[in-house]
Amino acid sequence: MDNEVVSKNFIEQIIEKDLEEGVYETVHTRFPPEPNGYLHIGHAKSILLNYGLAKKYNGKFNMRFDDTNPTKEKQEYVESIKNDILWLGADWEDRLFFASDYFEQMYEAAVKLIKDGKAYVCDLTADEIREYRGTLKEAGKDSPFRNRSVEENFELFENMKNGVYKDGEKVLRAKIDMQSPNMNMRDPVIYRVARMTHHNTGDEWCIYPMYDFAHPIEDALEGITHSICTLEFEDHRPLYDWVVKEVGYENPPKQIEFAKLYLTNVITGKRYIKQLVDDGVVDGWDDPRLVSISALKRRGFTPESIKMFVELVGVSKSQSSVDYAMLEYCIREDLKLKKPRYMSVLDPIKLVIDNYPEDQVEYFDVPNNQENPELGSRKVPFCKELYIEREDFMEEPPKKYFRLFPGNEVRLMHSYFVKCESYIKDETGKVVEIHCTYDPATRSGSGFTERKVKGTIHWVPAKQSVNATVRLYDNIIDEEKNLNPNSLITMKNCKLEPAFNDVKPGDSFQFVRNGYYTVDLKDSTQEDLIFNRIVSLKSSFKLK
RNA sequence: AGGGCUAUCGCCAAGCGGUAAGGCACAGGACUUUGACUCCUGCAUUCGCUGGUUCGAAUCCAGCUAGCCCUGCCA
Repeated sequence: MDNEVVSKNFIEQIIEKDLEEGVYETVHTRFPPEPNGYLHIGHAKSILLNYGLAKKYNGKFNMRFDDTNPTKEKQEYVESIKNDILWLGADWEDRLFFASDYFEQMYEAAVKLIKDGKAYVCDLTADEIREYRGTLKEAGKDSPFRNRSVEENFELFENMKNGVYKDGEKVLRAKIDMQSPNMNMRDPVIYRVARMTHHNTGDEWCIYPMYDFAHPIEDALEGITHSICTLEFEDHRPLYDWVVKEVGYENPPKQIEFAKLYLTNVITGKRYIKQLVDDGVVDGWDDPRLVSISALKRRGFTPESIKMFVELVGVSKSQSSVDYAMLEYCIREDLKLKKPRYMSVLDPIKLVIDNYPEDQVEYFDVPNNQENPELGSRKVPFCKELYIEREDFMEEPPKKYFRLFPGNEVRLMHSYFVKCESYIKDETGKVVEIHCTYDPATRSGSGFTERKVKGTIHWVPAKQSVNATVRLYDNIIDEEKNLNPNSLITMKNCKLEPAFNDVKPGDSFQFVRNGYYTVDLKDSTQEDLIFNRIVSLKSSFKLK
């Protein structure tokens, strides 16, 4: 279709080499979130990367909940995560899995390790284990329980499983190397005792496997080939490989790490978002100021725009922070040709056409999107009294201002030329009404060419306008990582074209010269239309 | 006795020994019944630094520097 040369990212290079050398015959990826919160834009990168790779190489993509720690996990989160992934368009087909479904196999793997002398039950307390582990610069020392017999370990582990011990009383540890410079290899704990009701397995188990032990097993069991995760797990890869080897899987998966997505001046990260939600700083996980998937959706971002964004950003191993402007570019790009462009007046000021007949109404046929004729057209009523944008009029214009000011003539978009004759101020000095005259010869489409105007402004008929509330969103977070108090501005009594009488929550539009908006999914009612600004337009006119 | 990873334009990011892709942002200009869009044009003699190997180095080697990650019975 297009012949542009798209370079391959480093993961694609690894995959293609593996395929070429026959290391794997197919590609099988997965997205393995822990259901302990809502997904955000950073997860979208991982989801779309894993799903995209599977697609690209005709492989498979699994959905898997990594639910090995019941203390943090909730059913509410698994539902929201599934919804978000579906919305993004990643299709796991019939492959939806739970790590907790493998508890039996994990238990058996642990028993195998014990019987091979590769794991032991340790009675040290959490504090003692920490002490014995040593520090970043000093080697650790062996646990006094490290050399228990296979028989004793097996019996103790059975007891752990059967609920003989209290929470935290004993753990199962991999017997690797307390001297390793890699902390993860200093006899990591692989099973702990915890009496918690699990959202999936209930009270069936009182021992739960640790991530480092569970994850490679989950991958191997599902036939995953490329287990893609983020950079902080690089140090865990030796342990991943150790587990997969000692448990004895053939043709085991390989872990590949990539850099997380960070956005400039935006809080990503479940923990921070959760804090804002819990503190009541924002309305909830889908507050449009956030970059959770549900928030982006409510704000009006499309799955296509997020996919475009993720592809644009690329994949590498260098920690980086992507400019928010890139996300804005993607949503503009996606909506540009797809959505109709209606006129809206956010901050209205009345404009009266003195020489226009009192009760006359004309209907102009206006294309919904000049660049995309498929979106059709609509009739816009025009009459003596209109609203225009307050910033489209100035008493004393600066240089290069070519909108309305006393004596100046502009085009009212899709209708007539209009010339400002006078204006009225209230007692506070605020302009409340502008008076103009129009020239009937300049009617839109009439082919009038005798004179030109520099400016075209948008308008809305006063009587037939629709009232709406518009929310503007700006820089979500300041540099100190605090929520910017100006991140949300609510404008009431905005005036919209009559065409807005029929809109539904979720519909998106371009407001001529005011940006892209979507009707709020949650708060809008037929009486009270609320719009969220998705993104503003670029503007090259800057008032000094 | 520390280990692992990373470093190419303001921000992402290709590049894999043959003489610095692309995108975002930005700046000019053309067009315009949206100051948008579109269209041109410009934007790294240089790849964290210092040496070395080579006819030739962002790419190989050595040493340094900076940033990120690792001392959960979290994932």
